Order: sequence, then C-alpha cells, then structure tokens
Amino acid sequence: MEGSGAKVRGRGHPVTDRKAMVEAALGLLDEAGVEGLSMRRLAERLGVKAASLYWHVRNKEELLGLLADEICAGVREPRLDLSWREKLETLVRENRRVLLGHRDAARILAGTVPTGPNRLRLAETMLGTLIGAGFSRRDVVRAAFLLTDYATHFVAEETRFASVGKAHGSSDEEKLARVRRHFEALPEDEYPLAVSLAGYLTDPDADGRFEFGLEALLDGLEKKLATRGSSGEPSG
Amino acid sequence: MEGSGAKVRGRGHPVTDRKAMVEAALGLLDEAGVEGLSMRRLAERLGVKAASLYWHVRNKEELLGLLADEICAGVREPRLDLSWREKLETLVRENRRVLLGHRDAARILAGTVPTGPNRLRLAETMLGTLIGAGFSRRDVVRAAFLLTDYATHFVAEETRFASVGKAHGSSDEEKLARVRRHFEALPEDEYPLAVSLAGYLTDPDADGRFEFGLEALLDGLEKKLATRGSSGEPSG
DNA sequence: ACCTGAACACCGTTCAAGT
DNA sequence: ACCTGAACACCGTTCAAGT
Repeated sequence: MEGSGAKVRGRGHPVTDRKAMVEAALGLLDEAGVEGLSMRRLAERLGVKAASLYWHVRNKEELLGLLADEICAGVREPRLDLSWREKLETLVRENRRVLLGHRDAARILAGTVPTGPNRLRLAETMLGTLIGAGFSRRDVVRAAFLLTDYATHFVAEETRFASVGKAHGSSDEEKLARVRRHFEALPEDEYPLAVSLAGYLTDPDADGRFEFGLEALLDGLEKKLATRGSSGEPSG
Repeated sequence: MEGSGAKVRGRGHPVTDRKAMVEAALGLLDEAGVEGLSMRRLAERLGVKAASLYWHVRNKEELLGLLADEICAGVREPRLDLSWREKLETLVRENRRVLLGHRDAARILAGTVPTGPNRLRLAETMLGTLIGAGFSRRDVVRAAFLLTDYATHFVAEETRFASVGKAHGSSDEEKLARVRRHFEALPEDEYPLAVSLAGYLTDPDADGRFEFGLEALLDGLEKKLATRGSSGEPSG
C-alpha cells in the first residue's frame, strides 16, 4: 500500500503527481471498472478533494488518455529476427494480452486518442513493420489502423460481460449458458440459424475466435501485397 | 412530425408507448448525441416525468437496446442473385450506411446486445450467406461476428470526432488539419514514421479506408474457404 | 394502467478563497 | 504551488402515492 500519501517528498514536481494519479486511477479501474472510475472516487483514493485533481489535469478525458497510455506500457516489442507477418501477429497478440490485464482496459483504449508516448511508440513499430513488408505508404497506415483497432475492439467485445454478472455470483460459464438457452428458445421458424447455431454463438473459446480473425486479416493483407505489388514508394 | 402527442387514442396498449419512446429517443439522439440522451431529457420530450419511463422500460439499457434495433430497421437485405461475397459486401456496406444515418448510432450498437428482431433478422441473413458459401458451422459464426463488428467499430471510430468540435465551429477538415499538424510537430527522432506519414494518418477518405478493410477481411475469409475446404457439415 | 413527487446516491466541473 | 468549500447543473433509479 505505498503511495497513499501521494507526494511524500522531493520537490513534489507535477510529473510525480500525475504519475501517482494515473497509478491510483489504474488501481481504481481494476477494482471498480470504467463505470466506477469517477473523479470523486479517485480523489478520495488520493486523500484529496475532487476539485484538486483539476490542478494536475485539464479534465477527465485527459486523465483517461494518460491512463490508456500507462496501460500500453506493458506491450513488448516483437523480436527483430521475425518475419513481418510474425511481427504483426506478435504485436496484435501482445496488445490483446495487455488489454486483458486490466479490467475494462479495452474500453479505455477505445474511448481515447492515442497521443501518449507508449502508444506512439507502438504505432511506430507497427508502421515500421508494415513498411518493411513492402506496403505503400497509404496502405501502411490503413493496415495499421485495421490491426490495432481489431485488437482493441475484439477485447472490448470479449470482456463486455466480464463485470455484469459478477455481482450476483454467476460465473462466465453460467452467463454463457443463459445466453445459449435464450438463443435456443427463439422461434425456430423466424430465426432457424440462431437456434441451430446457438452453441457456436456462445462459444467460450475466445482465443480461437481471436486467432480466426487475426489470420483472416493477415491473409487479406498478404494478398494485397501480392496483388498491388510494391506499387508505392521506397520504404524510407 | 406525427407522434408528438404520444398515444393519441386506441387503447394505449404498451407497444404503442414503447414505440413512441423509441422514436423520441432517436430524435433526441440525433439532436444531442449519446452524451445528451438521458432519461430525464427523453421524458421531457415526451411531456412526462422521468419516473414514468420506468413503467414502460426496465431501465436505460433496455431502452438503448430497443433504440439499437430500431436503427437497424433500415438495413436492406442483399439481392438473392448475388454471389456470397457480393452479398456480404452489400450487407456490411448497408450496415455502415445505416449507422452513418444517425448521430452516434455506432456507439449505441456497440454498447448493446443484439437481441431485437431486426438485428436477429440481419444475423440470420449473414449466417445464411456464410453457410451458403460453404463455411463450417463454427467458422460461419466467427466470420459473422468478424464482419458485423467490423462495420460497427469502423463507424464508431470514423465518427468519433463528429460531435466534438462542432461546438466551436470547426469543420471536419479543420479538425483533421489540426491533428495533422500535431503529428508533424512530433519529435522526428523519436517518431519519424508518425511525422512522415502524418498526411495519411489524417486521410479524410473514410470510404477508402472502409473498403480497404472490408476487402482484406473478405479475401482472408475466401482463403480460409479454399484452405480448410468445406470441412464442415452440410449446410442445413 | 399509467403517472407524479420526492427523494437517494451519485456525477464532472468551476472558482473564489485559503495556505 | 497546490488544495478546499461550496456551489452549479446535471445523472439513473426507486417507491409510495395519486388518478
């Protein structure tokens, strides 16, 4: 429980305070989720009144931006000896892994503009890898958005129900089972496929779903590379 | 402007009232965005007190679910003579078109579970098309999620700044120009690619970006079909 | 069957004032 | 330089009470 006193000493330069704020925000996020992450509760956790936070941060949006960047600090760079495709796979999987590390992290990322140093660094890696693969400059950027957004939004969907039922003690399996029964109970003449595919619609294998989409995306990108050729500029 | 009086006559059966609520909610959404869509403002618009809404609807989440389904009513089914790939393209493009038709519609869809009749009907069409293409039952479901979520999340990203700057009179182009200058002003030694690709990172051609991703996804899916063969069951 | 009054337990943000 | 008191303008939701 260190850090409860916020700025113990030093000269209390604002950097330290922002850092403490973001750390506290991350802790609060893990305990209470996005829904519970309010400026007032964060202030309480820092032993301060809510109004004080606005000395360190313009508004809540700015705080969430800092928080998002902090979350991304844990993404590891892919090894240099990998192929471009392996590098991209690693990067996108790493993204998912890190987002699964904090409650509602994907929703924070999705709702926030990537301007912090960590996210910019990751963008550089992604863009550089795509340039190395031979995409045109325009396609590099489009592919980067596609892959980054895929990771973020997949995890956001995947964890949507993580918080909901935890309160009244229903496990993930119980929740999925309930949804499956809901699909199965639909009128079969109107929604025959939803009924018959209910088992797959509530497939608990999120890893498999993630890899399915990732492979499709990379196969699609690979095909573009083959078709369009290296139609673009040199890779500088 | 019909429907301003809510339930004029009939026997005021609850279906009518819910319909009027959802219509009013859609109007409020277009005027005020998700941020401005509150139960209290919606009640005001219906000439009623906020507490009354809870007679017709369990809570706000349920209302948003109904609203999401109403938004999806406008999605047209693809023509039957198209190939499976053309059908999927049409369906995903239609999805985007409809989501662009109401302010923050994509965010409503993204935050809501697809249980309404319109969304279920669209799911049937999507699943049926993928079955017709020859995917295994498991892959049908995975591909359906992939394509549906792509449309929703693409539009959510695409329209993220739609509302923000409108207040202090900055057009879309001005906003993009500001972001581009921000990237260009980054330290070139740390973020060389962000600086050099600033123009593409703020590309205003959303249609082009959307089609890039859609083509990649469909190419990727097509490849799976070729590779895995029709490994699954018959198409019943 | 449907609506209201009144309350409960919250929000983000501002700003003059304190130290 | 940093924090507080007090307020402003909101939220979603409940529930006894009205008609």
